[in-house]
Amino acid sequence: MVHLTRNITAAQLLKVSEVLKAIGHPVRLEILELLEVKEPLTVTEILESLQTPTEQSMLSHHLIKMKDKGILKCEKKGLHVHYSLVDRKILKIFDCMENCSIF
Amino acid sequence: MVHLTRNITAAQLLKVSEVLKAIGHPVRLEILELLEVKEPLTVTEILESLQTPTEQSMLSHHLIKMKDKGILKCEKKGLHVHYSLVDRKILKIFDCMENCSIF
DNA sequence: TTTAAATATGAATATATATTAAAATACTTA
DNA sequence: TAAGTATTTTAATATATATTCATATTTAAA
Repeated sequence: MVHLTRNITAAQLLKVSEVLKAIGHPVRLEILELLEVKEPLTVTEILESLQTPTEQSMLSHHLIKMKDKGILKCEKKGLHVHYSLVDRKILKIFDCMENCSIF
Repeated sequence: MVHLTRNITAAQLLKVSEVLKAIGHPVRLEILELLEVKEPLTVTEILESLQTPTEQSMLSHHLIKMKDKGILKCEKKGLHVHYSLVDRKILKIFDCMENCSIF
């Protein structure tokens, strides 16, 4: 019987899994990649910058999902909504993946 | 129009998203947590060590999914199958999540 | 004050993933 | 070689997530 050292609770594991799922989508990852370079970005700017052709409505769904999970935040300024990262340390995910030779 | 610095290809983003989805499940995260402490572990050992009550068959599904995505590897020794991490650097995910105050 | 632009919402559908249960396989030992 | 244990496989079903499309909302500008 193995004894855990980190001792992460079931609730915490659930939270982590939700965040990973929220990030685990090619378009959502690309959104993070864009926000790494420039922050904040409006929905329109993100839409224009995405490599993957994406419908405006789909993009909105993606952004809201990441906002709901506490990864993104937004601020409305006139017609535009400016999205930014809640915590840039989330970008370490890319380094983590790269270090594991996942890409 | 934002220009990406990391320049991750669409195929790489897809691969990363698949790995994140493979990890993004509370039980699968707990399996990683167990393997951080002791490696390799047999299916039986994992089954007995999991906090979350899990069916043996369900555990097998989880293990195979992570193996398929290149996160785990296994070796059969007699009756038992020994699972271990392909790259322990994947465990940095936990640090990444903790640093972002996700738990 | 109507129109246009930017974004969000909601509902319907499609697709993917998780779960369960039963059976199959593989190896070990009696 | 029969029986038992460990694990995988398969198929059925349940649930969750993604996608699409049409419409709503908000704000700004003509």
